[in-house]
Amino acid sequence: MNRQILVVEDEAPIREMITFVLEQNGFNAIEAEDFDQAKEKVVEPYPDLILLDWMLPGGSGVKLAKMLKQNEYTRSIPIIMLTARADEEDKVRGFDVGVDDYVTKPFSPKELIARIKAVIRRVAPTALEEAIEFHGMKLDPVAHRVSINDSNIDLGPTEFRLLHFFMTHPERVYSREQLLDNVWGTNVYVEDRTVDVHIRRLRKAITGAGHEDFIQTVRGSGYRFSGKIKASV
Amino acid sequence: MNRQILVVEDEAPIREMITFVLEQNGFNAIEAEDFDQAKEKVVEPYPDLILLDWMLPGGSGVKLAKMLKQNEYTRSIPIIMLTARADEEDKVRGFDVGVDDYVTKPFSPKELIARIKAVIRRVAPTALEEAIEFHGMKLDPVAHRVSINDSNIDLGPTEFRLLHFFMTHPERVYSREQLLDNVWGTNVYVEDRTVDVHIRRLRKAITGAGHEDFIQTVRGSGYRFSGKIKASV
DNA sequence: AGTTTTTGTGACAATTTTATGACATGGGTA
DNA sequence: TACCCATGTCATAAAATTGTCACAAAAACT
Repeated sequence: MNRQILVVEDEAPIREMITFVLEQNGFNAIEAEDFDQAKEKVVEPYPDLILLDWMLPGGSGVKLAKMLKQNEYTRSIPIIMLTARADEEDKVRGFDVGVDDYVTKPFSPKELIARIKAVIRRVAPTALEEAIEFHGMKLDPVAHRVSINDSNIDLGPTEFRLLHFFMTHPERVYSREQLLDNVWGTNVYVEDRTVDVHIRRLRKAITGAGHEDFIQTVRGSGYRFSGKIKASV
Repeated sequence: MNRQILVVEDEAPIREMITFVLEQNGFNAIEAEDFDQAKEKVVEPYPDLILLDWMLPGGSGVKLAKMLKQNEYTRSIPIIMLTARADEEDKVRGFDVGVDDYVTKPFSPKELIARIKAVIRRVAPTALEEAIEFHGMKLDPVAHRVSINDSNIDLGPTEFRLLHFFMTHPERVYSREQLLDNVWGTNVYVEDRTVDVHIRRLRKAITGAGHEDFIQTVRGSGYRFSGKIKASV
């Protein structure tokens, strides 16, 4: 299972060098040399990681990063930003956008590979495009459809994203704030309690379809999505 | 809840600058200027993050990093390595040791803070929270769940925190005051005896699930969490 | 044995946290 | 424009948690 890595870099020699190094190391490189090309390449099946040059003609890398990180489907693709040494400031701005790491040019091949591996290891990817099944409940991100035992249930966009997030992150408690960050997106000003309401709507849709409620309330902490738990008596 | 950050750096001006920046940004800095001092500072309560200079007198930073990363108790503390620009190779070696990130000198305060925050956000939540198992009782901080022989027992928030504290600090007696400090938080005005009540609730939940009581009363001193005790003869 | 000190327990009321129904808003569409 | 739907927010109901107390039980001490 080779990792697909999209290399967005306008300087051809550097781009080719990177591609070479990647393929030497068992990665699968896709190339793009500007904003528009990159946009075209970020489609299904999505790359597993993006190496993104900070300075791109016709639109900065940051702009692209921001765009990707705001899109529901591309948000979880890790991005490593390639920066020129000079401008420290840009690095920081890169972080604000949600970039996962950056590498300063010039960099050694070893360093690049080390960083890529580190990021991939860290981000723990779940392939976005694949249907997820969990205890008879199936969520198909492509068809944007949820079914329980082959009968469809319909959800609003937000409920869908919420369920999607939960299904890709089961067995783990998330606070309301974390859910807002992950499902609604960062820097969105919404009340904590709004999460409760959406949880309720989601629960209603699921249990209404005759399915067991897989969302557990963890008092004082948040909510958790998981399968049956043996209750203690 | 301020984060404790240990700054290990031999050059005083740099160290002080870092400390200043950290405290400006709401972090709590602890300083060390060499290997030995650093070793002394990495004790309970452990720092939340370590800024470690690559070049230290009397033992390199890498040596210290390696040591910390091999120790069971300090392994999960994120480390950011401070490196001199020149040697790219060292950076990579830093990664091999398990260092979580590095910053190349000279760096801007903004960048430093951004990296610290990124690392804490990234590393701390998962690394700090590995499941703890003790004689068939398992506590998973991530799932926020306690199970005994695979059947879940549910605890209130306070009982959960109390058990968590005990399981991370077994075989040691804690006075009621100490427990209040550690579980309830400092400067909280609560009666000593309240601890007794929570101990009882916790015991009830555990023994109620058919599990042996691992909390021992140490008369006149407090409570201790530990495995079976050999009866005295 | 009697007394004092310390801890265990059940009950309870106050407080905190969550569930739920209703409603207003705003975007999109016929 | 009128209508529909999704969404965020509130008010209120419901539920769970928590700190204390009073008293029982146990241990320590005279």
